[in-house]
Amino acid sequence: MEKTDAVAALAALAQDNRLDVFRLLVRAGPTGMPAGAIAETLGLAPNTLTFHFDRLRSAGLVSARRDGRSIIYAARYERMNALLGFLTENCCEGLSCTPARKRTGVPA
Amino acid sequence: MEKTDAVAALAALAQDNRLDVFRLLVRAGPTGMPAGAIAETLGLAPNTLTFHFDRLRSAGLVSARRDGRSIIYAARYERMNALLGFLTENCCEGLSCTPARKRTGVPA
DNA sequence: TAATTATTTCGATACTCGTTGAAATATGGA
DNA sequence: TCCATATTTCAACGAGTATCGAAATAATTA
Repeated sequence: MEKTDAVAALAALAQDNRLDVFRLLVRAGPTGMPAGAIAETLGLAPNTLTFHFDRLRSAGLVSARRDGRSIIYAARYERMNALLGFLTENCCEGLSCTPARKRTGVPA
Repeated sequence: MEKTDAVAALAALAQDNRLDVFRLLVRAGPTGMPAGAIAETLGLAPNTLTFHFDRLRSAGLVSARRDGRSIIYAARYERMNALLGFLTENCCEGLSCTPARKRTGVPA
């Protein structure tokens, strides 16, 4: 991942509502969630949400596909991991950065 | 780490010059670097740099101490790792998030 | 004390951001 | 076709951001 992409991804996540949206999508799994359900869950206006989706999408953090009248948004895990990779790559270059990254999940 | 802190840290890193500053400090090691040297290395005006230091510092990502006339800034690795922890914690909750986090560094 | 060096503070400016309300577009059903 | 549902587009607004130049502050040296 390039520095430009990292800045874009960081900026996309650096906002309350967007971080909520992304976390919700991450928990929703690969299937994703329709925009309306996200709006209702988080109590956000649909047009506001569109604005945030655009940010997340152009940062490559979420994908969108149409299903009937709904548009389903889903987290792009690879991108998230690329960001983490970039950050750790530039963090722990032979230094005592004490990773201590706890892994509670089930790696694929 | 709280969500508020995560947003603050992400916002602090989500800017070209600040990301440069932080990466430089991370590579400089625990000893840190004087503000002037950072300014020269990155080609930034000292007052602009002060602005960015403030952001990084109030996000808890760097520390500052005085040494003579210079002020030495240093990366706070724990904070960086807390952020990574927060992101992975909220990322891989039993999902196929394919971590693939390569570890090139030397963990403490 | 006066001059020098290192960094910060202040005021101003152009720009971007997040939100809102109203209107537009797309899809599916009667 | 007409209507309802789902989402996006558009224009506008207040608030915050990144940068600059000039002046102020802190620490060292002559």
